[in-house]
Amino acid sequence: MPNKLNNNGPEAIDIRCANDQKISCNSCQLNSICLPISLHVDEINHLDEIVQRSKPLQKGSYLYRTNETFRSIFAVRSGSVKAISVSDNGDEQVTGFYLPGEVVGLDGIANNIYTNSVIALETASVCEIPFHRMTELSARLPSLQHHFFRLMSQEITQDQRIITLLSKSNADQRIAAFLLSISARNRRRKLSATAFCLPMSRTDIGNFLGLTIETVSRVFSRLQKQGVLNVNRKDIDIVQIDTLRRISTGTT
Amino acid sequence: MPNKLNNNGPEAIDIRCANDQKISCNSCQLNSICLPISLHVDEINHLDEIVQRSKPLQKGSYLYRTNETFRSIFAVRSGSVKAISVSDNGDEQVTGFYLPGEVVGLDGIANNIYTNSVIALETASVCEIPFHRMTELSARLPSLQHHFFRLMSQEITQDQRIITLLSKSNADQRIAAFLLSISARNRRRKLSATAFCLPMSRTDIGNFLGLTIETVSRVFSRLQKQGVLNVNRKDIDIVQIDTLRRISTGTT
DNA sequence: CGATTGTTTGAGGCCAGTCAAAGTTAGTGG
DNA sequence: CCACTAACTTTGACTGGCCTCAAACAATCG
Repeated sequence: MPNKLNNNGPEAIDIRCANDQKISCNSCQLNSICLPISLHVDEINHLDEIVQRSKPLQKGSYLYRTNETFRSIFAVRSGSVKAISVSDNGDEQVTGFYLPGEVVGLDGIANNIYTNSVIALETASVCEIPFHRMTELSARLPSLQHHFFRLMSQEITQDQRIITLLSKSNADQRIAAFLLSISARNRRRKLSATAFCLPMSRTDIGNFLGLTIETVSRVFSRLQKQGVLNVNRKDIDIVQIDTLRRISTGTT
Repeated sequence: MPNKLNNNGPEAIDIRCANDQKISCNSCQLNSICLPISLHVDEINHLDEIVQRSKPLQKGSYLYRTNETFRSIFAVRSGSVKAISVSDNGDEQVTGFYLPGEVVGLDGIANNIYTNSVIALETASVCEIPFHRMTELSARLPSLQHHFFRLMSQEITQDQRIITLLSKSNADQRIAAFLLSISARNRRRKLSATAFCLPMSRTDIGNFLGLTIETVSRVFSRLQKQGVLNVNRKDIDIVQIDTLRRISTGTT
């Protein structure tokens, strides 16, 4: 039952694909992002057999929760999700946003339980990849094994970029870098790199970037006043992307 | 040629082992940290054959540098190292400290070049594990493959803990959490969890925690005045570890 | 329509950064 | 052995950027 979704363009196609059992990794528009270029067609077919496509997640619903037993990793197929980790004293930290083609759940491997919870920011669909079947297949397909090592390494380098951001950058630089990250990931998905709709709230952005929502809002207003951005609620239009780059690197 | 090293206890033993070609992963005191418990003795022997043990790194020397071609991951055998990442605008971020039994180099897998540089904080020795040989072996030894997935997942969850720390905690909490982290890792190595010598400078600590050296120094002084710590240059003696835990969680 | 949630804007305070200087340690060479 | 230097650490006074508190505004939904 295809339900109405608040998405724009390619997302709609993805949702239809997710509900179509005949769809495969081979025909997926996202496979250049999600899968290694080095996998051959027949290797992808093997992978395809173990991938499970489930019905869309509604906004706000959990893909998995902290401390649940780890069984699968998930590739976002449409929509978007956030990962949050809850610390001892109870407050939440958004550790990442995941857009179509990106993979979540890698945190669960370490101790066989997920350390994060993952929540849909909007209606989203995912491809579920049972971990034990993936590892079995990896032993037979060296390029698949290598791909998953690379995926995990990418998550590490990405997290370390965020560490640097939080450790060294002021509010303007964090927001600029954040917008540029979304922009670049949209470009990779053949979407506009300058005009897009943020799927997450100001609260999520602030939480992720270690800022209060007031500060996030103030920086957006300031950048708009400076003519760098046009902001209308969640719609972002990057007017001067080079200026944004200079801001993000602190090059005044 | 065994050279004089400024280390205390177990380190000295490790160094001698590193120079002794007869030493193996099976006899290594650190294998409970470095290797998976699930590996059988004969499996460890296979791994042992591909591990290369090189002569100690001198303090301040590089294990590898940013943008060098990725070939190997490394297990710290004695001493300690720091990983730093250099951002576009040139300044450095310490992304982690690695103590004996811990593994560095996982950042290099993603793009076949190291994104970080790794530098010895003191005289240190490492076990080099050529990545392509490790992956070959992993395809034949499922528990080894699983172990490396776990290692990488641990690095991810560790980095995400640091993200939370930088995003949510004040200076006191950061220092407390940092000391507790070192303490726990010492305990795992059967060393004192309350009395130890920090291998890194105040500058490194501040860089890692997103604080200035002045703030680091002030927090140390304050904690000492409060009777929580005894600090003498790099020697730390945790007097009230429960108080330190309460500080780290923000439980006033 | 009211209620709720999310966003924007303003005023004031505080924590950590900046600047500055003194104290301490380690290393070097005479 | 000591004088000297360089590097590191500590402490103080001051500043500023972001947080806190508060209130108005906007959007969404039943």
